[in-house]
Amino acid sequence: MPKTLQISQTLREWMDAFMHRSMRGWARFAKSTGLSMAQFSVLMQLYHKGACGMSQISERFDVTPAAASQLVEKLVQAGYIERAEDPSDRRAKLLKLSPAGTKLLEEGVSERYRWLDDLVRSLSEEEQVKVGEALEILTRAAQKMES
Amino acid sequence: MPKTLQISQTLREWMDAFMHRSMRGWARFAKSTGLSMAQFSVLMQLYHKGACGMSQISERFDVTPAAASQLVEKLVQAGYIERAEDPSDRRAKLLKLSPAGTKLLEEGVSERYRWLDDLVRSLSEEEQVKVGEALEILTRAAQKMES
DNA sequence: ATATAAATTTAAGCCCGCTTAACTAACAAG
DNA sequence: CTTGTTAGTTAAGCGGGCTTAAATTTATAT
Repeated sequence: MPKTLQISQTLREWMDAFMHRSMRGWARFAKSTGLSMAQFSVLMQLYHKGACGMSQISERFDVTPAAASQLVEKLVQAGYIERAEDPSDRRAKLLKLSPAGTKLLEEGVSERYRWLDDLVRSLSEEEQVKVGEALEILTRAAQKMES
Repeated sequence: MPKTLQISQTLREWMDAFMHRSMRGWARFAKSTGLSMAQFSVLMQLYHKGACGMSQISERFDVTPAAASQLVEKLVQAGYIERAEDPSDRRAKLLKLSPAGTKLLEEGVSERYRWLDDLVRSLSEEEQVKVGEALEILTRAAQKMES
């Protein structure tokens, strides 16, 4: 069998295992905070892509503006999001994570990825170098595929 | 800065990027089939872990038996799951994917991972070898961490 | 100025998944 | 055989997220 196929297969398995672990952890964390997956996703979006307007939420999650508004409302009530008027266009809102929101996510992310850190730390010096190289290759290739 | 930390960071970023892409694809596919995420997850469970009883569904998803029963009922109605009596214990049911269910998931999985295959195929011979090695290292380390 | 478009919000209603509680059927043990 | 336990189902009700439709406010263009 061709080597390419075998690597593809191994990569799939690795990613699958990672997905399962990560998803379970993610769901458990969201549940422990009393947030729904949808609410959590909005916070994550804000965390990774920074402040934005209501319309951006609506577009990114492929829901109506009404749905986005209601979703955000609850997170504002809960104190995780600050909703301010956009000075450059007073129709629009500026949504950003509150300090409490940021704190929440950082705890969640670190919890979710702790095992990855442990994994890397369990590798020998030499293994770490190899893994680092491979990641660089994959990341570069992925970037190239975007265009 | 220590190399270990930097690799850890790169690995996180790679996994994050993968998660986002995969999740979006997964959600889109589930939506296109008219299934909810929860329903899709049950099918995936059956696909990866094979046939099981109602109680196993209930345990794995951490919901009441009632919820599991209702969830499965819809999938039986939709023709994706076959629900039979367990011959060894007539109280219990044996849940397994129907041919239609298997077909559905295999299409979904292949769609979800096509870009990964493309990614691997875009690498040079030498790069593929390096990536293959690294994956082997990671997989072995992950297995060791399970115990 | 006035008409149109855009960014939200609110309200009403639907579907979904979850829970509790009550029920049926089958096994297990005295 | 009776009692208790286990597997699953059904019904009622709750809350969440989504949609459509209508309203509000602000920007834009003629």
